[in-house]
Amino acid sequence: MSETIFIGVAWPYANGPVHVGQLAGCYLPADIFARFHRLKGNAVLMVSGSDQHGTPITVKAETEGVSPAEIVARYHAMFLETWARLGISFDLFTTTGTDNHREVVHRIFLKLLAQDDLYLRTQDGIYDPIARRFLPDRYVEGTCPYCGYSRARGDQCENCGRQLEPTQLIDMRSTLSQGKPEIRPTEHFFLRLSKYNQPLLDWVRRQDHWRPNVRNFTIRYLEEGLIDRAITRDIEWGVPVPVEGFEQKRIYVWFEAVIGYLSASIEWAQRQGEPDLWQRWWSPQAKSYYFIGKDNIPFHTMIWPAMLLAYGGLVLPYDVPANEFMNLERRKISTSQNWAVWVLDVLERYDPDQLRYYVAAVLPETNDGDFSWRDFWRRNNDELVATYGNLVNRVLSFTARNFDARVPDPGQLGEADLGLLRRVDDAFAAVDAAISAVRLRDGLREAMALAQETNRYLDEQAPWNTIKTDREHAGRAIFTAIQAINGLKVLLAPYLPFSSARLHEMLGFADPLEAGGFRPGRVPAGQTLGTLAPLFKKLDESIVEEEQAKLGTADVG
RNA sequence: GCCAGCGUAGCUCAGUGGUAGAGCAGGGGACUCAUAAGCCCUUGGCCGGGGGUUCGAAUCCCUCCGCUGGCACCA
Repeated sequence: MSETIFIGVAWPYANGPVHVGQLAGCYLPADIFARFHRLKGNAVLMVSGSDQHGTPITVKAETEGVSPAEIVARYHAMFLETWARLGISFDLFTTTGTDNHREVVHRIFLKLLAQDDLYLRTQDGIYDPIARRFLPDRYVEGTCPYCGYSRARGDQCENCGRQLEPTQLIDMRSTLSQGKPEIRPTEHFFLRLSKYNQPLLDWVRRQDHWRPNVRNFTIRYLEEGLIDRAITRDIEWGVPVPVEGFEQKRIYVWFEAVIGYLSASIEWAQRQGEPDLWQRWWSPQAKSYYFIGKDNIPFHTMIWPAMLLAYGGLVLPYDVPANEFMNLERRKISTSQNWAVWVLDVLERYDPDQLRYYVAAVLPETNDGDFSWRDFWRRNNDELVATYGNLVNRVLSFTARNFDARVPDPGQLGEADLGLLRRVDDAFAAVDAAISAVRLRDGLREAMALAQETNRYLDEQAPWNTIKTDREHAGRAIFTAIQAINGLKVLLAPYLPFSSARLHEMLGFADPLEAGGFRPGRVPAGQTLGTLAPLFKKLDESIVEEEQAKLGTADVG
């Protein structure tokens, strides 16, 4: 039975390149999950895009003295290159700057407004009379009331780290004009989140299959009670408010960006030439998964579901498998200090599957994880190369040398051979169960366990001995090992798509790997192997120190 | 400060009431098809400290210590 799987992936701010923390947080997990379901024959739609609004973008633009649009264009192009080179297989990766997105946001905004889920309220704003505009909190500076630091910002004091309200600052001043801001009333639209508190709570309590931390966090949050939040701002960069008299205001990014999941689906359908096709992934039969980092949980388990409930007719998230954070060499990743590993930079020196393997093996699914170059080097050489790559190499090169590069005829299979083939079937069941439950690290572990099992089988059968005395026995062992390798190719395809495709060719297949589906398959006796080459490169230990030396120094990207 | 989570072998982690586990590292061995890879055996842990519940606790409760995250206009 074919399933309909929607995969939404967190929208990265277009203000910097992608680093391994983001990769581990959502992009790689989403891609593994998408590839798995496509192999199973399920209908997958995976979308995301550049989040081009929000304070980080405008701050970056001001720092560089260019327009926000310029920043966005630069990093959006970089994102697309990253996905292409790493094999992150989005069906569509768009931006929040499209006409389509604005239209979809407006449609939702106006419907919610018409049914009173949005309402107007006047609140105090910080107004700069010289610049003649309202100021976001972080554009206000002053003396911290706690520690006396003279350049504390309106949202936080960088000296003592406290969260602040701008009005708490002593001698408040505008960072734009250095003038003294005044308090002025300003009208904003509020989302009636409080109305959906109880429905959300009832809904979340039923989600037994969610990760405990995601579910517990959400339940606690809801038990405290959601407060209505302003969804517009006195800013210039963002989606306009579709109401007369509000031309100077914009819809705030947290309300608008999550709508991207829907608008991207619609854009994708339009590009397919079937404008209504998106509805299949937003109907009640669809299962929608949102891959995000844990910092994004409230928006995907409460605010977006509240908006969906309010709008009506669209399916709520089936699962939100949020990941924890990934540290780097035991320290928290910090892009401003360049304590980060940039994906495009890594791909200059390593194959995409080497990076994909390592990151998949240490995904922070249950706890914060750690990316370390020594561990990268170690796992690449000891696990990827030695256990899997070497298995493929020893079997296929043996076949080339002793069986004229043709898959030998096995004759009658014995108990040991059948045992290994059963083990392949078991591995498919285990990996299927793991990935289906979004336990991707476990899935990889299960697949690698089959590679170990096959190495063990080979040692027991020792075809390099029996080839001298019992050619048929050696052929049977090689045939069986090739079948196991063929299974590994499929099991690992979601994780290591590039090397699985190469292995597929080496095994002598001409059709695409995807055509075979997520099942063991068979390499027929007599099939001629393709051109053989090692699947993975072994790395010299010197890369550990070389890579570590780059951290915290030169600015990349 | 408040709330939550975590603290298990040298390292990375799994294990949520019933005789402590995996991978790697360390030690030993047999083999040689293979990217000196693979395979077998093995050393190693008062499961953060203390207290409690229980016939029985890494697992439940309390407390202390340490680390991490959230505390709303930062997504």
